[in-house]
Amino acid sequence: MKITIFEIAKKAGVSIATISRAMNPHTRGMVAPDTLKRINNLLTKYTYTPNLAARNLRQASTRTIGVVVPFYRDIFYNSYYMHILSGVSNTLEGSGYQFKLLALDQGQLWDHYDFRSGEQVDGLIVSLWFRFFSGKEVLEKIKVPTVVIDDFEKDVKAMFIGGDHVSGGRMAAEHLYTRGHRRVAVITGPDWSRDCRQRVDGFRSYWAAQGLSLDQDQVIAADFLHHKAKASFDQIIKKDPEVTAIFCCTDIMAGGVLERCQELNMACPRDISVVGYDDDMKIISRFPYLSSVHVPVYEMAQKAASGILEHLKSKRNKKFFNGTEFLPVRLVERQSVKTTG
Amino acid sequence: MKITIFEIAKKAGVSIATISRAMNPHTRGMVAPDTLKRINNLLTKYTYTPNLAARNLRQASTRTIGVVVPFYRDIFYNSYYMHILSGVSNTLEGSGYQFKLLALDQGQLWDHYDFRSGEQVDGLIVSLWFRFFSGKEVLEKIKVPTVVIDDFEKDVKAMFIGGDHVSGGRMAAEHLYTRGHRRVAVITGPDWSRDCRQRVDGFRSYWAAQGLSLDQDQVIAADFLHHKAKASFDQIIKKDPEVTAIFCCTDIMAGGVLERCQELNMACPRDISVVGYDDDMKIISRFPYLSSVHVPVYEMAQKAASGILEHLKSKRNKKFFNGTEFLPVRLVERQSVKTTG
DNA sequence: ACTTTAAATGTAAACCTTTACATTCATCCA
DNA sequence: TGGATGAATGTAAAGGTTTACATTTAAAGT
Repeated sequence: MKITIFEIAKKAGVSIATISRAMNPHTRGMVAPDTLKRINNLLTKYTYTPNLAARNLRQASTRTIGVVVPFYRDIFYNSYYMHILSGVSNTLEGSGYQFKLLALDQGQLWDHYDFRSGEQVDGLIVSLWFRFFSGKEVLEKIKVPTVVIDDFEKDVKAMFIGGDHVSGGRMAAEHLYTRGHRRVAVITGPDWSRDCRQRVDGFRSYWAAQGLSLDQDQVIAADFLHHKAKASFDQIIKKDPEVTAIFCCTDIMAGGVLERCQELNMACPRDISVVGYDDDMKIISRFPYLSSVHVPVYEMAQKAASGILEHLKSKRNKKFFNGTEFLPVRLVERQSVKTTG
Repeated sequence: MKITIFEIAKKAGVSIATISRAMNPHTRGMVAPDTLKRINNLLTKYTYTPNLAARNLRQASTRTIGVVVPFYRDIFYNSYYMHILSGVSNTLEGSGYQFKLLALDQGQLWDHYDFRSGEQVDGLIVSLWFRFFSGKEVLEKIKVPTVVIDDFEKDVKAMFIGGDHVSGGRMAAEHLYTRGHRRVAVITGPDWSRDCRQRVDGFRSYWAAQGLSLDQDQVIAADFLHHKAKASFDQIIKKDPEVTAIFCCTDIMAGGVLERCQELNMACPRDISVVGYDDDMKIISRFPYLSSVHVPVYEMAQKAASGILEHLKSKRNKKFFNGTEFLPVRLVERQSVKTTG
């Protein structure tokens, strides 16, 4: 039988209202100093815990922020989500808010989250979701303040946070250009990936600014897949054996290229230079020399969490933030690019 | 203004009790088929979500299982916890239970969890905790069914799950012995690590069974640290340049050894054979050839979650499970051990 | 001394469900 | 026909907080 506020009140010789006031920071000032001390002693003595369900019910708030990620078996092994969780968790630490991970199958967001079992949260951080979903349709149904990471949608009440991938692509291009590379190829992701399109666009714009062209046949789509990247590499050197550098739009694909290099007894950067994207620790730990464009996922998650927090603490009296924010990326130079020609 | 059960009841022309019965699987049978259909239509039409706080309050249950892990900034980057989260998450999927991650500073377990903010859960999975804590003291205060992973305590009402590390150590020894290795060294963790003691014990017992001895100066403690393992390797080959194999009690430390090998222009397994422990993907991805003893952390977490689930569903009418369970480990053979002699 | 003001505490409603118990109504059996 | 049975639904209490509003008490101002 769990001890309730009534027992404490009885023992302290006061009413439950006073106990409640003594427990909550914003009302603590109302209670007389010695009463407060007496109550605090009892609270620790009986290790009393206010019933969260009752509190939540009364306050119509769960003090919980949901983090929605697409569900797949190995979700927790993906470093992208590690950064997200880590950033959210650290930002929420000490704020009085918890986070709850909602790893949902595609199609379940609405059914599962809001209807079927009715998990409830005060705010939502959604990441990499629209690949599976009409973002607009889903977001319009969500009633709590929402931050979307790495996806975008127009005319919807939510905050959007992403990386500045156009600049990222440009950085990769600049890095290769200033080291003398002129014959290059790009391995990109699937067509639907906005991020990859931006990366390639950035690369191309820099290239164009130098008076060079990046033709369509120098850009190969490898669907984010390791093995397709390996095949793409074969394709690239077959078409142009003189190619000196490859820009890969994700480190996963860069990893495929590097592995294939080893198989072909080629060395990076001796025989071919490579720039990756994401600064993915899983790949970097295997190829510690890979230069890559770092995406501040951790900071994005921090920003998402603090944005929601701020909004919730502002008593909801202003309408929820709109707009999008692009955080700067940066190139981490290691040793996979050789200075040439 | 969120829609409540009253609105639905009004629209359906029935009482709230009937709505509630229609919503809950175990009472659904009581309501007449056409009433049920009418109600269901309204539920979907208004995307009604029962208020979880009210439900939890009434049922005195949160349908949430807490996963307690020691907090540190990079908690989410540790593959050990990835396996835990993944195993728990997958087991709970579809059970109606959620999990909540409680990453707590050492010292906070009781203060934070049960007193200060009063998170509440129906059950608890605690992992790698006793390093910081008197397990007994903490467990006695916890009132919900608890499973402890990778730690043990006598005479406490909880279930304990771990890996069979004595066998693991034995496997490592057998692997080296049957490939001809006789001059070996062991790099172990700090003294307080029960797991490491067991691993060494297992190794030693196999070695003894072959009539060989493993003296104290062949076993070096490197505190789980990469750089200490590197130093230990120097120490080992200085003392006995003829050593042919090293058993490292964690892959982290094996990683240190392998890195030091590279620095010294030695090759594994050409010049030295290494067996690791944990099958830690972070290390394996960097040294894909490392043979290592795999610990079924994922399965341990599954077992923990399903144990609690089972107990909770059994209506709490039997006392909570006691006892400990050791899951079998297995050696994953790769290419870091050479056949010799 | 009497009124005002402020500080401290108390009272009771509200938050939204679930469920034990009560009620209604139709059916069936003697 | 009358009473028992069972199915479907309703009524109302309970669960543990927070908080608007009411009350008490003491201090201050006139």
